[in-house]
Amino acid sequence: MENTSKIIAAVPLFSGLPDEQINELAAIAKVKNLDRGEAIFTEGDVADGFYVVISGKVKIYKMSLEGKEKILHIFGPPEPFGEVPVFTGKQFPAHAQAISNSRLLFFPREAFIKLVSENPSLALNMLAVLSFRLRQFAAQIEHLALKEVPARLASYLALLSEEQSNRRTVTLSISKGQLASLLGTIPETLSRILSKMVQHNLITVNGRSIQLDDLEGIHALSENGKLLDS
Amino acid sequence: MENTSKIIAAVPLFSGLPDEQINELAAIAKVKNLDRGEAIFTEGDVADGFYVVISGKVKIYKMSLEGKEKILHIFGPPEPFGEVPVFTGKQFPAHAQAISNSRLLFFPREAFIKLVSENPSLALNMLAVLSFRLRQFAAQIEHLALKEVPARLASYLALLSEEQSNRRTVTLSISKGQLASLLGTIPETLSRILSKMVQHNLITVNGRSIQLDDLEGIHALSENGKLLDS
DNA sequence: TCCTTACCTTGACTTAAATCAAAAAAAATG
DNA sequence: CATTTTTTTTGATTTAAGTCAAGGTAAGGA
Repeated sequence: MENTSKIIAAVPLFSGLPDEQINELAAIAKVKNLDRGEAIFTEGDVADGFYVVISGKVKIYKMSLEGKEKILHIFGPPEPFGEVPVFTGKQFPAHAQAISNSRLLFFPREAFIKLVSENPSLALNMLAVLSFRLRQFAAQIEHLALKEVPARLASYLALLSEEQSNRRTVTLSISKGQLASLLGTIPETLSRILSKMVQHNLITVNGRSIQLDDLEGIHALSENGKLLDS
Repeated sequence: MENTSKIIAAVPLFSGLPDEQINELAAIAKVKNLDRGEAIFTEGDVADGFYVVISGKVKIYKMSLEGKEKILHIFGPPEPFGEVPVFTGKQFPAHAQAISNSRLLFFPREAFIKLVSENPSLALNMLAVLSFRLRQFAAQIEHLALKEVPARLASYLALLSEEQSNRRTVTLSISKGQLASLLGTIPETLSRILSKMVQHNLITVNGRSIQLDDLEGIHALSENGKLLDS
């Protein structure tokens, strides 16, 4: 319990809350351990609560009619997911699966709503988190709709570099096939674009590790999105 | 003031709130009247509050580098918009413009946040609204990423029919050019797909009014998205 | 280490949709 | 009602990216 409180206090979603509320949250939270590949919930399941990633990685995805998987999001610590249907009181709109061995916190719906309705500051935190998420989604739409695949890939690499403390060499936490799905394309196309980027001396690829040789060029590509043949 | 209270009470965002809070909201709200084409805010503006549409229509859009406008959303009464940056405390992430003469309510940020932090039920309402919005966005991404233009158009028509109380003839509230942008395509393509749908006896088009002759077929198209040439 | 399985790459081809250009239709303006 | 202006349609062409098919590479298990 003591342990759980410490973990919860470190989650941005709950940052700035008084100890008392952290403890109340800890009291209702349940720890879940998952193996790589294990399903967390399935599209259509009634949402009985939401999750926070403590360690590992989780993917949120949809299946198309042809059976192809389209990844909407990948969450790592300390991000929450599945919060949306908790407030609309509906089913989960997509599937969630652990893509590496993971440890999650689960917050049951009823108990959590009770806490929120008694704690305006928790409610405001939740509002900020949802708002932020909304913004991310809008950015994603913008990318899918306004930009072509090379630009999306370039943005993703730039984002990864930021996340991994501006290193010049970033490491993919997912397979290239999964990355293709996340970028709204297919492995073949991703592969071709990566090799074009190598030809243009923008990057050097080595398995899952990608060296960003020309950050400036990568940023330019993420904006104007043109990558000529050679 | 009395007037404003009544309007506010009818907005779903504020439904179920006690009279007292409705009056407090009315006290901080400002009415704004806009002409067709007038700008409401611009991408990058500091978000000093959010809006609720009382009458008319508002479009939320982004500009691409080539100067093409990409519509993200169209809001009519009684929908709120611009709430997101109010909670993240940032700038507006897109442009907003009235597409017909409109009347809006404006809620200033500081005063509204104060109200929310004092009223858990208002906070829960906001959470539900944001969650719902998030869900819509996710659905939009799903459409843009997973389906082709004919399927997106078919879904849109089916949605319109629902919104307009399941009439067999729906009326577009925006020009076809704007609809194309909303669907993530261009006028030429939209025009071609519309005529294909006519050829397939799915619809009959008459300016902005579209008769849905084969609802079943339209639903099928929105799912599997194939529309053969003839 | 070998072998099986999953992942990644390359090539030839197809296709949906964008672009360019121009005409036709509809709507707004004087 | 004539005439601009905007919106919509049609046609020819290009292009980005998907599909199909086949190798290649890397990785995990026996």
